[in-house]
Amino acid sequence: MTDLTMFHAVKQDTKFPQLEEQVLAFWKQNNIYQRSLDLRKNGKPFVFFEGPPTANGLPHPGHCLTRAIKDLFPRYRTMRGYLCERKAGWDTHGLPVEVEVCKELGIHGKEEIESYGIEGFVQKCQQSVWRYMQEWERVTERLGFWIDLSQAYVTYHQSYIESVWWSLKTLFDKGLLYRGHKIVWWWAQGGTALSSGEVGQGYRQVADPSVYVRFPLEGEPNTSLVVWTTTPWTLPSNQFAAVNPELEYAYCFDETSSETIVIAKALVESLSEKTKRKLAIVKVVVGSELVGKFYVPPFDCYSKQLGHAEARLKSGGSQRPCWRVVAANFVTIDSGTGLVHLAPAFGEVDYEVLTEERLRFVEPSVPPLLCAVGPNGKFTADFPSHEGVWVKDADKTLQRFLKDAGKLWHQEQYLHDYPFCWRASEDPLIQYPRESWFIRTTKFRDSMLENNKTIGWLPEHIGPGRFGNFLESNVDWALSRERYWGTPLPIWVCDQTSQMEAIGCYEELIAKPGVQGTEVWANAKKANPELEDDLRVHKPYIDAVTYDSPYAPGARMRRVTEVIDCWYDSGAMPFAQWGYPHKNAESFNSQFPSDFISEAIDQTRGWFYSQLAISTMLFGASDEDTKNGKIAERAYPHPFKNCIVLGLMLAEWYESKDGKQRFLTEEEAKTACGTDYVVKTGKMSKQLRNYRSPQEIFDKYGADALRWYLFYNQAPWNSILYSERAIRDSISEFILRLWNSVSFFSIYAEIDGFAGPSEIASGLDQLTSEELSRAKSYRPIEQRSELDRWMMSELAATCRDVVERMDRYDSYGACQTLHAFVDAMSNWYIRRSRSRYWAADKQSADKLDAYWTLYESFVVVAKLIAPFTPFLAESLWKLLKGDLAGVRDSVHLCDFPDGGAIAPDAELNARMSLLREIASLGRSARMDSKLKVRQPLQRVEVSLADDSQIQWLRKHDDIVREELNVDEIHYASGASPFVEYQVQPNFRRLGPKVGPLLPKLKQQLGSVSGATLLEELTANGKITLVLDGKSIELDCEDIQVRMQAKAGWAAAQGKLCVVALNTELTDALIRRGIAKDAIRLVQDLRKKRDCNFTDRIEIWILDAPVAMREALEENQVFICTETLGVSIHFDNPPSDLELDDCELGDSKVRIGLRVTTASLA
RNA sequence: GCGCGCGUAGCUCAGUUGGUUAGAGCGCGUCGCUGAUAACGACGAGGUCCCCGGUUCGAAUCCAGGCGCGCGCACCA
Repeated sequence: MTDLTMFHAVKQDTKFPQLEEQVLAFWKQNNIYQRSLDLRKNGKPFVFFEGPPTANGLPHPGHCLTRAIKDLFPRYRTMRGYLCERKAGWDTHGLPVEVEVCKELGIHGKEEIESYGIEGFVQKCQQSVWRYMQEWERVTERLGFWIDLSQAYVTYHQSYIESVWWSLKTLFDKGLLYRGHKIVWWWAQGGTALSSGEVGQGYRQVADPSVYVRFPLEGEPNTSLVVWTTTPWTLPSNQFAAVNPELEYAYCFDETSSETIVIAKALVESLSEKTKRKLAIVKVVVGSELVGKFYVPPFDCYSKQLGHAEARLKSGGSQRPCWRVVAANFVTIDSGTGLVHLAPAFGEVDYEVLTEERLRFVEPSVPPLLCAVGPNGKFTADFPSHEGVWVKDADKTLQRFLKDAGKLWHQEQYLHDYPFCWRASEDPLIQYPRESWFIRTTKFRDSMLENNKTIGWLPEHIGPGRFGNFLESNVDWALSRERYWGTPLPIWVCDQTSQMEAIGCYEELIAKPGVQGTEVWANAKKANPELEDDLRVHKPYIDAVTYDSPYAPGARMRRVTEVIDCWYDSGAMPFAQWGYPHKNAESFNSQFPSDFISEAIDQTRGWFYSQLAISTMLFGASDEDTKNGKIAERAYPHPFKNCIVLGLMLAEWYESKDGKQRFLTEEEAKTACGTDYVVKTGKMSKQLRNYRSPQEIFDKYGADALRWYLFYNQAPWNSILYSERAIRDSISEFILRLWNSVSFFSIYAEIDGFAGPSEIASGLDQLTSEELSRAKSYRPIEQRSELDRWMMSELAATCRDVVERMDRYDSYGACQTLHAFVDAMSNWYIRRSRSRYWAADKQSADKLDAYWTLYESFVVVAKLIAPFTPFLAESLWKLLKGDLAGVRDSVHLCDFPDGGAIAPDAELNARMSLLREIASLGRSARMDSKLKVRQPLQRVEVSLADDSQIQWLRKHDDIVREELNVDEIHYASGASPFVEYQVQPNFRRLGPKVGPLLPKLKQQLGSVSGATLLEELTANGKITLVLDGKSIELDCEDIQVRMQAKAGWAAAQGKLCVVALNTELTDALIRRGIAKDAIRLVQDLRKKRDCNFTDRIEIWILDAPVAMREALEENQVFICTETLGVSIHFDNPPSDLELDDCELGDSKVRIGLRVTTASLA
């Protein structure tokens, strides 16, 4: 062995966050990420897509989970030899950005934006996008998420937008983009539609008027339909009344008002009660009989204009188009009257009814859409009495108006949930018809389903379940947004003929004949050279660009005003990140589709859908094409093959009982409230601020602690609690346990000057077995002790298992395996090997084996954990490689160990686990008899279920003897005085054979002595039983033997064996027990006195009774060997010797020690 | 209302094609061990496997119904 000191004892007070900062600096300085890619330049690609986060808010703990998983698999695959490029990306468009800017400018709504100026506003948006960028980059980096931030794709960049344009042009040219009406949730004050997600956020319980209105039937005097509504302001725009054709309706005589009303029969009683009116049923009809009747609308604003004018029907003849009873299946008797007022302008289902009605008429826009409300939410001139009044303010006067006109049958208050604007919480939303652009995704429904079937979803149920169901109910994608900051819809319209063209890129646009308007951008740029060139394809600059219409001489082509849904941006990412097809076709082709993506479950209808839909439309085949036998351009699945769908992250916090104070840690809660606090868990919320920022976690516990917590504690698709305590625990459960093992190794390697790897002169690279085996002191595994062989075998099994699991994206299972291995290494291998490391002969083969085995295990573990806890792995690697020449700088540049070099020895692993069980049972038996392990015992008896392992176990007596502190160990199978046997049927085997007889069989087996049955079985190889007159033969496979420790013995039973102790204590045993106790006291004192590990000492033990003193003298050599003592004195301590009072056995003694240079006698 | 998921120890979660003694970690309690010590080991207490039916020789597991929670969709006229 060389004299070089290769290893230095690891400091005891390791601060992991600090260590991680060092690792980060190391990675940066040495360009490790880039080098990890360069190394795999010729590797098979493993394609990863980054779902672009919006950098328009602070990253929260939930993002850490996503980013940790996104990091894990690319790191793993890279180490497995794949080339995994990781291009970052940012989602930069959309309403949230506009809202931020509005806040900053202190403005509200579209009118104010327009008066501020679209140009300045859009510029502000572009600048604002990067507001939180640094924070995002910092968290990304600190978490150890390796991704190329410098080459990030950005959705507002010109090249990105041009890719999106290309895709939209492609869809347009295929006739898949169209203009249509849609009833949307409309924020009138802001002048914009809200997405369903935004609407969902704003629901609030409010009391609205609930009115029951008479619709007098034409030709039936004094008879009215009674309809119910909670939005009186929609009544002026009423067009139909709907009934369920299947339901029964009753004509009732209302005694109170002496009139006949029509309502659902099932509701007569409850309405009578509610309104305190006497209702007598006159006749009953089914809904379909009411269909086709005409009524007088509640307000005459439109009936005055349209009167009784009739329109031509397709079926011949003509009919008045409005104020007619129609059939609709959605009508129920859950609330109201069973008759529904329809105002198609203000309800999606109402609008559908209009669309259906229109099919009956010759003219396509008959019946017309009646809408007395403007986009600003105020009544228009169509309803002169309320022109300019905000609809919600009109509710009261409208009710009075109805009452005065005798139309109001009943009124009350109604409590229900109603959506308000999520950012202007006083503004109620209204449903409102808007013209929108749609993509005909419904033509690809089946193709999307086909594509989906081939995707590897984790968990699996997402595919056919949530995602599949969502695809089943596909509706055309409402693409356009009447906003400012977004990808402009690239459609130009002829101002005379309304003919349209889609444009695929900027160059194509400016090459058009007679282009004008490009100077608007040029001038802006001249005025402010700082402007990013990407802005030229944005509003308002792009809107200014017009060209000659090919459709009419002298006409101009002008862009439509809309921008597009930013979900389309992100869904276009697979090709748009490269600017494809305008450039980088190669990159696109090699990076499509992706092997792996991961986001949280909320992306089901978001990014997962937008990607799949766009990809299927562009690179797949439509349903019709598929039916005609045309195959998709690219084989499914695309654009992603595997997707881990993460659960949502929940917050845990503490609240005072009155809910007024919130705390993030229990200590804070205790300090402030004593015991008057409660633990809460729930969604993370910015408003509640109920979570700790990731940065605080990094600073306190480190990124690895967080990462390990996220990976190890549950399958990633379960929702996970962001619990600070649990994150902290992951340090001691895994990180510290491993680190302590390394620390142990380093302490003794330093003391002994173990420097095995430095014996290898050259050719070191990744410290593989093959490389290490070239060291002189490295013995082949086969020549080492069983314990070493076991460790290496477990290691190989661990490698294989981890690889197998990670290859199928089972990170959770892989972590369980890693954890179990570290536990086995720390709690069995090292524990059982400790004495080997402090053996005196530094050159003994056994000692060197022990070092080598541990060293190699650490090397492999460092590689195994590298994708999971990259910082810890790197620190470990650094320690293991020391100054060895040629070894790779970083563990992340190594190959992932697949266990191929060493074959796991399943039998050995099973045997060792039996041995561990015996030791564990022995300790349990000791516990029961209150015999502490320090007290030596004479003998243990081990009874085994079968005798096949006895030979092997006998060879390892030393391990068990030492673990259990006994002198002898005796193995047996079969009859023994402290074990009884229970024979049970092997249910799995016999179930199918004997079926219903099984309970009786069990009973019969139980009633006979187990030992007798076993003897019979051993003698004949079978036993025969008679059950219900049937004779049944059982062989040894058909039964299972269970051993039970007999009462009265110091014994413990496990699945495979029973361990019994001989509890008799002889004087000699007691004396050795005293010596063991003394050893421990001396060791404690060594530590207390800060002795070095190698210090020799003189020991004084005073006041020991005679018998004890004899016991100590008798075991003097033993005590000295264990404690590095040179001598033990029982009197005459030096006058300055510090003495500690201790309890030894039943006596009080004083113990002192002194470091000496004398050597052992 | 519909769909998907979940419901197992005080907490966080495992639990294989159904197999008869349901596990782990944390926490709690007791004891032990101590040249890894801001560790470690053992043992214990703690379970209506959400409820109710059914299938089966046998159900935490399969089926039907219900309850609760989460997410999504629709509706809220």
